[in-house]
Amino acid sequence: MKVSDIARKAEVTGETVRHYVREGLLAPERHPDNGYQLFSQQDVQRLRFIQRARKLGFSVAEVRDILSHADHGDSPCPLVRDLLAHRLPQVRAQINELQALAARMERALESWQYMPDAAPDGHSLCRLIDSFPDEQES
Amino acid sequence: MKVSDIARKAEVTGETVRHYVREGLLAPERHPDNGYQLFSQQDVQRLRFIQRARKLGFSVAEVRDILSHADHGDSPCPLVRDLLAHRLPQVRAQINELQALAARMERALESWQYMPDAAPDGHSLCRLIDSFPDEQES
DNA sequence: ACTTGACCTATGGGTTACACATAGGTTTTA
DNA sequence: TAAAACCTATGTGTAACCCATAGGTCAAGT
Repeated sequence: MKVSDIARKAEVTGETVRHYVREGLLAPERHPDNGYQLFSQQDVQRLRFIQRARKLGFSVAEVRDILSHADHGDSPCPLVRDLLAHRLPQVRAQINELQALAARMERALESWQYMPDAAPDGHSLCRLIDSFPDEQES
Repeated sequence: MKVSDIARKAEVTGETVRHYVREGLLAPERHPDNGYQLFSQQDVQRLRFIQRARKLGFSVAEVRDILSHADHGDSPCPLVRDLLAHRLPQVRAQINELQALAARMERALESWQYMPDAAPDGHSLCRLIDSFPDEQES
């Protein structure tokens, strides 16, 4: 099957398929005559695996490592677990950051309901932002 | 004052300062002899404003637009409010996505405590990931 | 006076995971 | 048989910087 066929089966774009091939996550055969990439049913499974892994937060490079382990007959599971245990706190931290951001945005929108749309006066560009606290850790 | 001076005063890196200059958010004078960038006290205020705006979730391009309005004497406040009101739902959506991701990761780590580190067997690459549901909307 | 270290300049490449545009070859279908 | 639909490889763009390079400048210590 060709690029667009496997793309449809795994519900990704053809560009994504080509990207994974370029990155070495997929290694399709080539049609000897026209150089077209030929994907097997195994490749469909593999591509779906990639998508599931991506949804679990693995980067493309990490998925390549995981697949590489599996291709060598090694169990990638310990690696997978390490990566996941390592990334989970980062995801949690990012959630906290975004929640703090959302809180700042909400606070700003709220407080601005009682503020005028003043033109910049040389001392302040826009009080809406000017009046926001400067120092705060993410 | 020079790049590293203003950088220190606003607690950013020199690279960040140069980046904003390249992007047109800061337009320092130039020392006629050596071409060094010369920043004023106003530029410090401006840079702090930029940082506050960034912390409120505005992109660098958006901040440039805001500053451009202010530089023309127009009140940027309506623009600021629009941008913020527009971005807030996106931030909330991103939080939801990440929370769903964290939940998937937690669920995976949890369920894998009872699963063996099997080597790939041709049918499954890593059950930890293989067994994860395929179809679910973000 | 001179060297050293800290700073400056401009330029270009790297990061992430693709999307998109280009130019041209191939296959399928009407 | 010609057009539509698909393929190829290559290169560029995205966001917001960071880092490396090569070379000029400045302040301070010997």
